[in-house]
Amino acid sequence: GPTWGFCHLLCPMSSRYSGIRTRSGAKFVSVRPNKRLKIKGAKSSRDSKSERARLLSDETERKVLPKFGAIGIRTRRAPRKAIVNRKVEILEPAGSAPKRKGKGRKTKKGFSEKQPIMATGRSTRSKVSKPLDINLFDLDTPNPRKIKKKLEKKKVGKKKKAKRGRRKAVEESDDEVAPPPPKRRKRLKISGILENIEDHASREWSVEEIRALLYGVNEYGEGQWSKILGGFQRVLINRTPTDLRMKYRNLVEQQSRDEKRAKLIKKGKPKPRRRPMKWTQEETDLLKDLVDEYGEGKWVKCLNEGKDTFLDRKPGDLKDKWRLMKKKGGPKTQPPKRIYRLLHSDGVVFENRFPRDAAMKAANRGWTKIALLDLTNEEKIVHIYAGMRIQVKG
DNA sequence: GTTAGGGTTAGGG
DNA sequence: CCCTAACCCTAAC
Repeated sequence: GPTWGFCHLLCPMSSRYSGIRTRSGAKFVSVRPNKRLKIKGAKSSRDSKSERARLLSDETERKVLPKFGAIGIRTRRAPRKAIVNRKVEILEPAGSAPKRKGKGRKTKKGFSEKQPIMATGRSTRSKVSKPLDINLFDLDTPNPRKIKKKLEKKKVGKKKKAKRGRRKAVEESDDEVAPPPPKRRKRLKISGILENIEDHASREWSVEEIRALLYGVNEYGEGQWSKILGGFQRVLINRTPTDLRMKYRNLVEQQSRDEKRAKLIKKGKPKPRRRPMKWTQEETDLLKDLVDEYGEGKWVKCLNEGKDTFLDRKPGDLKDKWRLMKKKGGPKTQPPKRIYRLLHSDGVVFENRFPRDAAMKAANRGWTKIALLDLTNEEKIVHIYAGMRIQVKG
């Protein structure tokens, strides 16, 4: 049978990592074998990747881990990049395909005139969203503000060309062909063991997927996420109904934001920028203390705690200031200490700073199921199965 | 509603 | 004119 390596990718225990709903109803965080996992018979890394996919197929899953049901795998996160800025070749839909002329910006006129992308079916939400008037051929058109800026830039000159080039490389989603390694997101490292946390991160929606989603909503109706998933399963790989719902809502909201902004710009009233306000020493000191106390990324919390000291700041301002302080070799803080408590159904309990070590110990003792409780964030309970799989409870 | 990270701009040197 | 601190935008959750 297949050999399973020890997967020490651990759940980051953060709500931003959504789980995958499996057939059995269990909710798993994305599970992906450790990079070093060797697959028997695999010759290259690509082989090993498709082999992994095969191993993780439903059938194998049933054989190997019958009680867990199917487990989804997610691909690694693509670099975060606004879809509106992407330059992608979009496949024309059968029939009503408008031809693009030359290299200019894509025109607003497309098939969506005849076939507006809109919700037609019964919705699970109380309100059906306003028809989403997104022209699929226009997906790489920047929002109005950006168009305006770009026009201005063209006049000004080519000052920032170097910077542009750097962010040009956007990969197309390409299922089995190993993509070039995306730029990794920097994350707070809790320990070397958790380095690979980012491998759990979700995946940016490709234009094809968005198209499928919009077609799907048009065809099956908003709210029919499972049907859409079924209808476009070749495109919407490893997406859940919840993913679809959230993405669609995002698209709707994004459109309304863009419209608002376009109106303001038309009136010549773009949203004014706040006047830059120098950070005082008191603010900086307090921010350091607060981050020491709560760790990075708790900006609203920090802001509330320091509302008497902070001037007119927003959470993002704190984040930016902290980023700057770090960049300038400012105060170094330790990440908050995480302690993981492992519980066995027999009542055996022990704590360990390193979840992987804990899981290994548990595995060596023959535990097949343990609960892992992150004491720094008590409401999140994680299950590890056989040291390989992590299940988020709830 | 919040956050990360890329992007933009005001204003000082 | 250039640099960068402060601010903005967007996608994801």
